[in-house]
Amino acid sequence: MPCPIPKKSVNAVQSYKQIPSYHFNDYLHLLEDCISSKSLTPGKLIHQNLLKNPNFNTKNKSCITLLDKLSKLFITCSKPELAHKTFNSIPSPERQKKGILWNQLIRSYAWEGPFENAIHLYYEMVDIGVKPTKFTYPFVLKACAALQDIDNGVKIHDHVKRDGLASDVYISTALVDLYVKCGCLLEARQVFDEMPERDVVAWNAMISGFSIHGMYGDVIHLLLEMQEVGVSPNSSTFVTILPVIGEANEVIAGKAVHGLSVRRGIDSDVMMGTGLLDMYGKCGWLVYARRIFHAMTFRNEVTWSAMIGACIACDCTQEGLELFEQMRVEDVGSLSPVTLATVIRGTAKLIDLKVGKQIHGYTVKLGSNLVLMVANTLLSMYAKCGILDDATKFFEEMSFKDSVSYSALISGCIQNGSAEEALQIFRAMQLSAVEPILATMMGLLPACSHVAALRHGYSCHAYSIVRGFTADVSLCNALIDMYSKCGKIDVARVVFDKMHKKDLVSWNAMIIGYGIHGLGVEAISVFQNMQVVGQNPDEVTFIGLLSACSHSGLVAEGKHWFQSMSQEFSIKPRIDHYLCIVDLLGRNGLLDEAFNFIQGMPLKPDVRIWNALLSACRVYKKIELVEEISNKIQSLGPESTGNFVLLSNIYSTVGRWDDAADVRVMQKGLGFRKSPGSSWIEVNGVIHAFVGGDRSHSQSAKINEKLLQLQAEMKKLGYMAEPDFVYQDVEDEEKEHILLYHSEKLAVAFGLLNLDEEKAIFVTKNLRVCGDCHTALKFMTLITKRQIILRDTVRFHHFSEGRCSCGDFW
DNA sequence: ATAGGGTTAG
Repeated sequence: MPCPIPKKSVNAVQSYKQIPSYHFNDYLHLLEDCISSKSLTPGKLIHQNLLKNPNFNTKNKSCITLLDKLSKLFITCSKPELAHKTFNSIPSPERQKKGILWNQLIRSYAWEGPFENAIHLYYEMVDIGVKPTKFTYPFVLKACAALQDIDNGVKIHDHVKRDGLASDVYISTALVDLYVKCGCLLEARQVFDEMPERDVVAWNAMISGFSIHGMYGDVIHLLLEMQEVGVSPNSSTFVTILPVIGEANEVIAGKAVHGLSVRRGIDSDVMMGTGLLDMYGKCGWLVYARRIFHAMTFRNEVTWSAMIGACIACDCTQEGLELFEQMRVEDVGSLSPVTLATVIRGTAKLIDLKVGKQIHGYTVKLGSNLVLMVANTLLSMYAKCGILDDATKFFEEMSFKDSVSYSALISGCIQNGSAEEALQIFRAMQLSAVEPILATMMGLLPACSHVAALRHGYSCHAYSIVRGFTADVSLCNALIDMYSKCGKIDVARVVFDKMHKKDLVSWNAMIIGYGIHGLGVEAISVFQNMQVVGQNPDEVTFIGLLSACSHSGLVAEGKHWFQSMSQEFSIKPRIDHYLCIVDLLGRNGLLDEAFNFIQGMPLKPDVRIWNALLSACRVYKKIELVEEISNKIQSLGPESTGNFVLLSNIYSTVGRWDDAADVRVMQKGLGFRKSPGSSWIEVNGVIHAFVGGDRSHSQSAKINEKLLQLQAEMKKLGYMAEPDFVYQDVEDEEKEHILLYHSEKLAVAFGLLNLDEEKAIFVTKNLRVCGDCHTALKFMTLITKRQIILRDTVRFHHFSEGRCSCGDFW
């Protein structure tokens, strides 16, 4: 009986639920048609019928042929698991003969996944004695690469060598790719170098290895080398190298690639165009990015996303958000987490909480559960917009948190000035066994800097070395900052010198570090070295340099660099730079010159400028200027006189206690609170903090006793309390009492009681050091023969043998 | 090809 199904139209199979059960040959013809037309459904039907067929027997040769064909069909239709199941129903001795089918199955898994199955299948095949061939290895290696399974990869590499297949181009290329994906660049390079011949794909695999690690120099080197040996890069080469070019900010190289792609007519290909506009965006050339974007005839979601990212990178964030609106109108399709993350980053940058919340709502509406990446970006957005409470709440409600989530919150804390909270979150992170990453250190190190937690800082440094983070320029910059703020300026310098690559921030951090330590000469020397290596300074550099001169009494140098800043470097001084000069003149007693300088400023002097001069007047007891400055400040209007602390201090300085008191009453009424002066000290890795008059510490009694004892000895040496530094109208005796329990003195006393004799006492203060304390600490070093280091908001004071490194220009 | 976390001053 002939088969009733017309061979040409396999789709017709579906209308025949019953196929005669005995014509295996007809099945075979049908299946071959299915394979050539990739028709899955009829194949499945045939499979079912075959299993129901009473004549079906796996010992029967034609049955085995049918199972073989079915497996092939399922492979052709990208259904590896189905094919695998079918293949397994063939008895083992028969399967042993089907080497090609094994290879095809492995290949199918290597493309479709699950990748583990490709590897399992490979070992199974080897176990039952089927010999792997050059059609097996590339695919099983591809699976290893996808899983970053280096152990199996290395094992299989050995098999390749054993089988004498190491010179095969496809296998070697797969090996290069495997090692690249597993981060083993040296091994990849070795395989690559040993290849007898290399095609574009091999070169691309090697190049992508260097691209992943952002090794711009090596990428360009390989690109030139491949052309030298006559292999021409293709579009995939370009797409691979463009992100590295962008990251390295090498717009000239980027333009060269752009030019080549235009000549080949592939510049408006989606991938190429997207890669190009992304590169221009990263290099800050938004005009070019826009031009490419508009010239592209076809754009996909990635194109839009890259363009929005380019706008954000080039500080045209608003334009980016408008593009997002347009993208939704044009309905590019569903929005991927990457796009959403990009847009949320934009709202964070604009500190546009309203739009940020809108998008938050939108993402909730879009997807049932928030993707981790999007959730992390939202978390960071809330933190950057300054609402730490919402960020914390959001964090706590996240069902799954990873290292990035913790890092975002830690950075959020420090961005909002809560260093202690940042350290607390880190402790929680460790308790939850979440692995710290580079970004965690980037949040943690500024927290250590802020509270001068040297022990934590050391731990961060050690951990960073172990994890290889110290290759990162930004991380080293954070280390330089941490060490200099924790009083270890020499260690900061070691980190700086060891860096194989430095950026502008590295130089600035080092200059600033020397500045706060009063090492102006060293700061200037670093500044000059910076020019030798061709690094251009920016406005931050000059703030560091000028304040370094100011802290070190280098008046002439400071004036000189201020001049050259605009004349040689074409950097327009900002108000902060003028402030540095006022500070420089004032600290060094040149009060009239400072006053004239302010009068001649092209910018309107703000309250900070007058305050700097005012502090100088206080130090040099130049009372006649004080009243005039006070009037100047008041003439600035209410928003400046809103600085109550300052105003109140001005009145106290000139003895107008009633006015001072009035200001404080007004301040209370408006709900302003002066941040209390507090000081802290690290002992055995624990931070102990004190505020003025603090009696809450467990060792309070001992501390008080120590201070009274010190006071008595200081008086014998000629110390006199300076009641001018108490801005309250109380009796001098009362003032002396207040002064004795200032927070910095409490912290020093605590240090004396608890630190080993050879150790310097290192205290940090959240405000400028008080003048009386400054004097008192000098006396204390004489009495105790100890070194005392005090870090205030602007600089370090190293006290020893009755002197201070600041030369008393505190 | 796009992507979550991040450094210097005030």
